[in-house]
Amino acid sequence: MKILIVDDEKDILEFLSYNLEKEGYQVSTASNGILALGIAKKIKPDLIILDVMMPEMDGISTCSELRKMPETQNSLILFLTARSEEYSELAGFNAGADDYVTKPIKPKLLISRIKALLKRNKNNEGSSSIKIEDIEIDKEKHYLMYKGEEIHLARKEFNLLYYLMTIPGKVFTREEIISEVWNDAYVGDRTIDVHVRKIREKTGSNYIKTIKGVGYKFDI
Amino acid sequence: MKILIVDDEKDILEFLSYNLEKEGYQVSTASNGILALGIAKKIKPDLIILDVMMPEMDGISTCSELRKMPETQNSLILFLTARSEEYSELAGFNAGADDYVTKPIKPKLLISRIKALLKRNKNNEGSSSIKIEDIEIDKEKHYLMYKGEEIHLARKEFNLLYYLMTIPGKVFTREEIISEVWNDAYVGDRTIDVHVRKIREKTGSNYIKTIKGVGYKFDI
DNA sequence: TATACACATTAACGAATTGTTAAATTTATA
DNA sequence: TATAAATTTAACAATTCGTTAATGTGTATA
Repeated sequence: MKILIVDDEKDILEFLSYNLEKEGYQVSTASNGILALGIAKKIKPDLIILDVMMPEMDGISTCSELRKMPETQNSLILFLTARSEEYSELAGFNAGADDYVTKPIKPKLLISRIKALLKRNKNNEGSSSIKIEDIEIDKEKHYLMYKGEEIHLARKEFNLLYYLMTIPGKVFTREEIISEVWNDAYVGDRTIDVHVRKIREKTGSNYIKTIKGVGYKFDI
Repeated sequence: MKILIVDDEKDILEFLSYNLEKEGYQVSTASNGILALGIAKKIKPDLIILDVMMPEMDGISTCSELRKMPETQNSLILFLTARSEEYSELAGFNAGADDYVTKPIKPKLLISRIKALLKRNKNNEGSSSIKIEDIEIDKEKHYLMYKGEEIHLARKEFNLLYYLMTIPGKVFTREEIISEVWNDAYVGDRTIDVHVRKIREKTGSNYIKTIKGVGYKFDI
């Protein structure tokens, strides 16, 4: 796990580096926002720790810039704020922060936060493409490849299949499926069945399994 | 989603209730820690918002107690702390808090935190898999592996076996089984027998032991 | 050993759930 | 706007599940 720390105070950089390296993270540092952008572009850190108050380019601007770069679009960003900087919390979240920790920094607390963040992210991470054996699906491209040939699915069908494939093997209840694929709209249960049927028909596969009374799951 | 708010200041209870109910949460309140324990036991809230500073029983003690009760073992706990109470962060996390928010409370920020918490929890909740020797059961996947082959159990059968396996060796009374697997519906005792039989038949195993006059247990 | 008693087994039936089809409605697109 | 495509609904068929009741079996105890 690569972490980039950005702070204008050398003491803090060293202090954090020491503590995080001790935990086994691969740490890089930058002393201002501009530098940080360049370094982040190169090393693609999993987590970026940003001090809010910095000369030249503050943490929030840096964060906004980082969110624009494809290399760090999905990196985690954690802010360090002084207790007095009340404004920064909301501004930070708006700029795309994932969490923040207030100074003075307590290493134990910081590390527990970092672990929680990285763990949380592990589940959500991933480009939009999922490939399992002979089936590959890419959400961004709205692209489905099955046994070497491309298959077109309508939007709902596609979203449904994609959702099931996000956690292969897990049984999703109808409730879960409706809340995710249909955004809580009121649709009947048959609607799901019909879409499942169409997916099975179009792909000629039976990867979507029915668990009666429970829901559906994607499974090879 | 049920939220329990615990604070000794009535103003805060009302303020938070108003804002959270507006978001569609089902809100309960308690004005001290002792009351909170009782209420939490009953309503099993998904999230408990605890003020750190309270008379009689402070938030941290309350949190510790909540973590001991099975009903709230897995509830999310969010602390409200005054900015000056620096000590409370770490103590809170140690007592089993999931997050904290500092006063003065900004509703927008609080709600974004709550949403993040609840969402995060949804994903991480319950490693639902139990593996004992040659038998493995995964609730989330509705998946049962026995001696290297997958066996399909119907919903009730599956839930029953899973329930027994949650505490291997423990004898569950018929009463306990009915209240857990059948959600207190009125079913006769024979119903359980029949399901046990079907499980034994389908798995070809005898891991479910009968304890005459007491109940059933899962045991190798 | 006799006899309760608790549990096991089986089969049958009703209930619940899902699959399928077609038609109606909505949405996207030329 | 006309047309096709996608989505949803409704009706009914097919399937699976859950429960009960009847009967059988084993076991502890008088």
